[in-house]
Amino acid sequence: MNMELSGRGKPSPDKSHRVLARDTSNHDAVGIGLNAAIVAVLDNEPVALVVRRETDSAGATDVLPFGPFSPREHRTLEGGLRSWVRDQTGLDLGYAEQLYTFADRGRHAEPGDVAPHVVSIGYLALTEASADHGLTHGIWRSWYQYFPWEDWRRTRPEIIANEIEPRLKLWAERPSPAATLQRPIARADRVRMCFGLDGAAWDEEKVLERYELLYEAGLLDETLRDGRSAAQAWTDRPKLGLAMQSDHRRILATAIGRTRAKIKYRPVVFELMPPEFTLYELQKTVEAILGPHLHKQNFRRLVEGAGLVEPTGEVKTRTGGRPAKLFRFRHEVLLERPAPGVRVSAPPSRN
Amino acid sequence: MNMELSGRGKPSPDKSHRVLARDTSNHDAVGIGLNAAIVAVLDNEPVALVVRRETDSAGATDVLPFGPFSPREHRTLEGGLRSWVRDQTGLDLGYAEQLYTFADRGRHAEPGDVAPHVVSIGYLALTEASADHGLTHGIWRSWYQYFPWEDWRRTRPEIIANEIEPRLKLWAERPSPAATLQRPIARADRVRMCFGLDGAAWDEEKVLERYELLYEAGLLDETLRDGRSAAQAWTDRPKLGLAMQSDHRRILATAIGRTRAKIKYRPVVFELMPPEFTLYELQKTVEAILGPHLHKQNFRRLVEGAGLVEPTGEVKTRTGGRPAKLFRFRHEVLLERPAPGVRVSAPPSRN
DNA sequence: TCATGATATGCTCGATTGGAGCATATCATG
DNA sequence: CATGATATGCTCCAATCGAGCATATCATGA
Repeated sequence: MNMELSGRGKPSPDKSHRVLARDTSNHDAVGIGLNAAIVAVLDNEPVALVVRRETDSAGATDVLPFGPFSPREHRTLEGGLRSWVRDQTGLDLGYAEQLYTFADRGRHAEPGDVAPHVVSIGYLALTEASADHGLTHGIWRSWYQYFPWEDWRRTRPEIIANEIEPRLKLWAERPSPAATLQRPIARADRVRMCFGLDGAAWDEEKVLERYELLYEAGLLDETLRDGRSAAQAWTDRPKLGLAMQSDHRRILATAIGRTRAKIKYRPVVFELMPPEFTLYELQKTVEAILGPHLHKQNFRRLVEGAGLVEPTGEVKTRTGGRPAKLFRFRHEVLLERPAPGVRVSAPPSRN
Repeated sequence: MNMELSGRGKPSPDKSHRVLARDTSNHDAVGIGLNAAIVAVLDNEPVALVVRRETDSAGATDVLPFGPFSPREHRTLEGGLRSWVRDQTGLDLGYAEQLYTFADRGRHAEPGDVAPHVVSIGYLALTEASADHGLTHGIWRSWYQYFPWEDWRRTRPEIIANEIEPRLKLWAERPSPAATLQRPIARADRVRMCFGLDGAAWDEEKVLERYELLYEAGLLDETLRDGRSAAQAWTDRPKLGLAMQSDHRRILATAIGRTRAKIKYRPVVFELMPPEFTLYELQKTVEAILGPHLHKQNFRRLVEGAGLVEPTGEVKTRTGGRPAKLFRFRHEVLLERPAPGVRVSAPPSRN
């Protein structure tokens, strides 16, 4: 079969010649930052590993472990990341995956912006917080201190109804500056979909979308810090979670969203668990990540039925009730099913 | 709740002090390459847009449209990508998403490797091939010329049984050099899972894993070109698809895998379709991407039931049979369901 | 003109899955 | 020894999904 179909319409050999002659190997020098969102679950609380760091203005913010990629020292990007994390926290990373590469600090750049000469590559790492993997420095801090609106474990977080919803509705009514054409979905619809308003369902995976919407609306400390006009429009801007240095909160948002999505179709929960655990502990860990409570019996049926775990034969006593069987991850599933994971269904919307 | 739990075990303030003092803002200069895997479906054939380019050795290979990211000219990474694509092909990109950032040419770097000073950011773009979006330069070439082993539309591609399977089995039995500890899954199991051998199911999404396995086994032209030892071990290395310049074939593999995965949970097929289409055409497009044939009636029920499309009221005649109703994409689904897509189930394995 | 083939479209049936609840077993605690 | 908490097994029902049958409608060519 010959599929050499050239482009149709207006052939312009001049243009294409010029193009081929143009040198595409002349690279601008750009710095690359490697950033690690290290996630764990500690006492049923989802946490990230952060480092306190002084700011210019005599305060302190949280940063993710990070450092520049140096091709002379690091053979691979991930190797460089692991090296920085080891240096800054003592932790030896286990599971790690690349998340995204950000070059535009404020995602929706304003006219006149220049791209920074530093590009951030974000990574997600999962680890067991209660195990000592060499950790000497750093703080495990709850996700929800940075993203209080994501905490649906008990009920719908009040900050949405009290602070976020009214302001986003105001923002949606303001005319958007020129960007209307590029952005096919209207502001009001984005707000509705992101935060599950007016009957729309809450999608726990849209963590990044929500963060970026709040950023764009000028409601985050980072918006103000970046000197964007949207932030100055508010006279009563509330405190929506802890800010982080540079674009680290955005990277963490990406990490949370990815973790929530991936836990459903890949057996990554077990990276957060000790080698042996009870099904109840497993469920609590999943719930710490995903939010709402799951149906216990169905969860057990699901997990056992999928062959994700196998009993060790031992039991864990002092559990406050009947001793629970201990299980371990069945590594063999990786060789059996194409996409094993805790396939929990969409949680009942509790708006 | 106070989640300030510091790391346990061996606290070593000296070390952490040294760390905080170390300057993390001192970036090495690295070049960033932007690469576009532009995907379309032309006459039921999945294609990618490539440009022919002379090589040093008086030959020619295919390259994806690409160019360096220049923070002075480009406000965003995606903006830079669009600009390069427009320059090199005339095409005005529609849908585009970031795929992955590669810094290690051969993924599984060998001892003594140094990372290149150019990092590639791969993008996936979807477009309608039959529409003229300004395309003046470039060639639409079938995916399967680069990845013949991915073409399961008719039957299991013979190249697997004839060329790939026997050699990978040989390779799996060779002792792997030192890397055994880092790589928990044995070679034989990787081969089995990637290519669906010995009863394992074929997973059409594992395009990148298969490419990297073949690369690692030294079976691709790229392996030889990169001067890796694995390639020299073969005396009868077969020709497994067309090679591409630099790491472009790897980026294309990533793009194919992502397209196949994403089409199932996001309405991205419609980026490949004209504004109006028949359900049969839609099905053929999905099948071009995913491979095996779908059950027609169920496909229609699925697509219509999910509210993905709406009839235009018109019919398309000259279809060789009863005229087909024309449909269009219902953009409103994006505002209704959290993750709409052509939720086709796992195709029957036809090993 | 009319038979043929190809596609479009509607419907049904049965197996599987998934959500939800009931009931019971087993143990720590007071 | 009663109580409370957890573990565990089982059932029921609704929704979904794979698969097939049957029929409608048109282009094409004998």
